[in-house]
Amino acid sequence: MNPEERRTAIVAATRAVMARRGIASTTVRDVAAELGTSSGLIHHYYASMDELLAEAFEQVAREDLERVCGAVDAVDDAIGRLRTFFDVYARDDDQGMQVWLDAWSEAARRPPLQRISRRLNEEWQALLASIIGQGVADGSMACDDVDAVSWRILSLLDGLALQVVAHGDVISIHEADAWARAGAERELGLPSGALGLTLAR
Amino acid sequence: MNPEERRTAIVAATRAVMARRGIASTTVRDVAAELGTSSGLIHHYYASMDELLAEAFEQVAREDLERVCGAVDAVDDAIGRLRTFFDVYARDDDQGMQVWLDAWSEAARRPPLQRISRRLNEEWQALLASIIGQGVADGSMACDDVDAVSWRILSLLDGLALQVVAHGDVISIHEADAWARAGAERELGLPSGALGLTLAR
DNA sequence: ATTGATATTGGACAAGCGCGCAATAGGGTT
DNA sequence: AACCCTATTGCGCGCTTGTCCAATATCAAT
Repeated sequence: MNPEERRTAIVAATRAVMARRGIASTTVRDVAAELGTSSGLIHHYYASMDELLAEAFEQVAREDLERVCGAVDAVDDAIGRLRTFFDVYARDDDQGMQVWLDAWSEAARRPPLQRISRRLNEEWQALLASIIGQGVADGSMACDDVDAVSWRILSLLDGLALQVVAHGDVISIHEADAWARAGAERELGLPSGALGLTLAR
Repeated sequence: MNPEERRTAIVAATRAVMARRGIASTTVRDVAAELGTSSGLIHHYYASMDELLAEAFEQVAREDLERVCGAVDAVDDAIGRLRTFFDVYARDDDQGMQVWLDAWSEAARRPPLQRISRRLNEEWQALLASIIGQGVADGSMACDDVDAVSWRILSLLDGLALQVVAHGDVISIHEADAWARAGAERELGLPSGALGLTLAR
């Protein structure tokens, strides 16, 4: 198999195992089994397991970000963009968020993972900040500290998603979604319901 | 040594190691070394490592909650209580929060840990809800959904603390604290600065 | 003083981990 | 047909983990 194909196949297998077992308990042997090859092969392409895990996580995280980014870019007005942000973000609360929880937990102990997690989080915040900045500029949103509000909305989303993923049904995905939208409306001086779920709009 | 004393000593040692290395990488041998005894002794008092970790985590988590609870109870008015909540909560962003990150990450895979984590989180939310409920009743706070707002404030705190602990200086503890207070003020219709850090008040 | 219960030791054990390495397989080049 | 490069194998090494167990230390009760 072509080296480049092989590398992408290895990362794909790693992503599959990661989604199933979490970052911390994804082993070389698991990935090899998923791939149907030997464990030695993985080390022929990746010097260390940390490196492989970091690359797989980065791919997952970046895809999610770019998916939301793309959807947001397809809308023009700031409020529509923010609404789209919530629409698309809500999807990955199921399994994808567990990987983020693992990454945050491991970050302080694994520098390569920390760099990626940190950079991606900053990009999420920057995306929010750009939407809000546009809204403030055109007068559709009220906000005197774009940076702080962006971090608050992102942290609110993370914190709510955390409850859903870690604690099962202590709050439902539906509640988390609705509450996050309501919180953002309040932060930006929007009327209640302005960021409500887009339905056949 | 008295069996009861020994058990508490073991849990104390476990808490010390947990704070230093995190839940996931706290080993029997680490605890034994911290305690200055053999590893076999731990299993004479605790059937499994999971059981010990769960008890140690519960103790840490419950102490934090009760510390905040006690400080809040010493104040009468709702706004003072909420301000005290933030004052006391801010303390454990240093090391104690890493343990929470670990617990959330492991919760979905370790039922005993999940039960404890979930129950404690619900109690944190209940504490916030009781403060806000009082504030709404006496007219000092404006809020039409106490439950949702309590979960939002708690999630905001968790999400901001997460950034501090996992990503180092992407945001500072000071910023996280100030932003969380500002977010709560906005949620409850309070004037800016109403929940500002208590200084020689 | 002797006994018995139990706290405590220290190491063995199997399982699982990342990693490295000598051997093999397979296909393109000469 | 001979060759070489490299993808791939399969196993083994060294280490760490939780758990268990026979042996020992300790001390109160008789």
